[in-house]
Amino acid sequence: MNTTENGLSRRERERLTRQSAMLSAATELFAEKGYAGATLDEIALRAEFGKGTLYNYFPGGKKQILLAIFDQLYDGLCALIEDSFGTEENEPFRDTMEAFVSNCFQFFYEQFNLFMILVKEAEQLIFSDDQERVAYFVQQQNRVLQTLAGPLREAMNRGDIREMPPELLANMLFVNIKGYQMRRCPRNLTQSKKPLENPSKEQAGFLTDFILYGVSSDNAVEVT
Amino acid sequence: MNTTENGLSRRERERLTRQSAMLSAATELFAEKGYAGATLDEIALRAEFGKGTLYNYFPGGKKQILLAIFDQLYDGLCALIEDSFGTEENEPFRDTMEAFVSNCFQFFYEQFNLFMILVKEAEQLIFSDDQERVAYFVQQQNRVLQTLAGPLREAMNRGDIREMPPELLANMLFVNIKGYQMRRCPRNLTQSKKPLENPSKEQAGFLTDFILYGVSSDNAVEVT
DNA sequence: TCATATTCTGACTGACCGGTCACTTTATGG
DNA sequence: CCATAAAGTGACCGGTCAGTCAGAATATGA
Repeated sequence: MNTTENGLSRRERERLTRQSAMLSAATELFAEKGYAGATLDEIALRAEFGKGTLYNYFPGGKKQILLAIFDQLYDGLCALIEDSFGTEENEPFRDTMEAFVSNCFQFFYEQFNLFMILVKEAEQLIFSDDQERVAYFVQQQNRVLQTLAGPLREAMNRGDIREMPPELLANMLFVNIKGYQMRRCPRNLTQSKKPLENPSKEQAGFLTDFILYGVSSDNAVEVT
Repeated sequence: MNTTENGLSRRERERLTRQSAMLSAATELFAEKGYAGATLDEIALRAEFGKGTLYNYFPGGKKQILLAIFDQLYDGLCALIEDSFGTEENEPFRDTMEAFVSNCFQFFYEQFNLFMILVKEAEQLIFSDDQERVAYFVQQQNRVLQTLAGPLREAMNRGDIREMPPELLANMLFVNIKGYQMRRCPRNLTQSKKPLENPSKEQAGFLTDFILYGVSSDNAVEVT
């Protein structure tokens, strides 16, 4: 049983590859039809496995598949945050913020299926009455919020933004980014090939100004 | 067949009363378990009618019941907007805005079940592949957004807020109000009797400042 | 090559649920 | 009081689907 440099045997690597294929199929279908609307038969069919095989890889069944997808999503968001705020070398805070917003747009553009699943299923899960499910979600969501809250707290210390609970601000940032992103999705068709326009710098700039300076004209900034 | 001053016979009034009871039961159950999780048997049981009777009042079945609930929600929101922006007699715009935000909080507090249904089901419906359903939703949502866009456009003309597409701003307002409201819901239990704290003036003030002035400390306002 | 272990498979099952309809109950009004 | 109409009812039906499992296929390694 030889192992490669990453410490995985061929069997283990193949296993991961297959698991990943199943997750891809499930992600597509959940995004298209929603969690309740997609069936395990469809997922198995699209992944080119028998339905029973899904249970070798996800003994917890449909629920576990959904949670695995959300794991990917939250991992991606945390990485994105660290990437956006990681290497700021005294650049103006507005630029950092705009870069973060822009990266989020880009992420949701590239991972549009994950975005759809987030939009369609997250609240359903958060307010479910399955305690275990709720606990998982609160924990995952806090992980992301805390990751974002760190850089925000630093910005407050530097005086770039007003004092407020950083988790609250982190939450409001996501709310705004998600909400603005949703507006850009075509309402009628999920089938259209590229459902999101490629995110433009202009839109990231608008949202950044909205968040940093609000909509009042009292203290208008460099708005055109 | 005598009629009362509102033009409805006793039969018609009773019919409306019963329909309303069914909607109440359905609203509770959809809020608790979500649309997919609630069953017509439960709804009929809670409304104290036979299942078949539901179909006398809602020939379209489960879907029609959900749409009727959303009708109530959107009607309520439109009324709330008109109420909030209707009688402004040269009061400072920030006060008007705070009143609106506060009214929204109050509305969602009193109609918490409607808020839950909105949060859990709206996106599912908007991105459904049932064209008819989508069309209904786009139309209803636009009705609310347009109602709000009117006063916002006036505020722009008066110079109270920056120039931007009023529908966009209307959308961002709802996104922020909904997002802030969600934060105040207890994560773990939908069962707790009063799930939302009674909305406080302080919170409406915070969100109003957030929207009007943003979070930058460059042009900080009267923040404590 | 073959015995054994592992993995894959899809027909099957049992539970569930939206919707129907023949029948019962209630209301109407002559 | 009764004949007729209207409204209410819940057992039933057909379809769906998550999850199971006995057996097939494949991999392992002696």
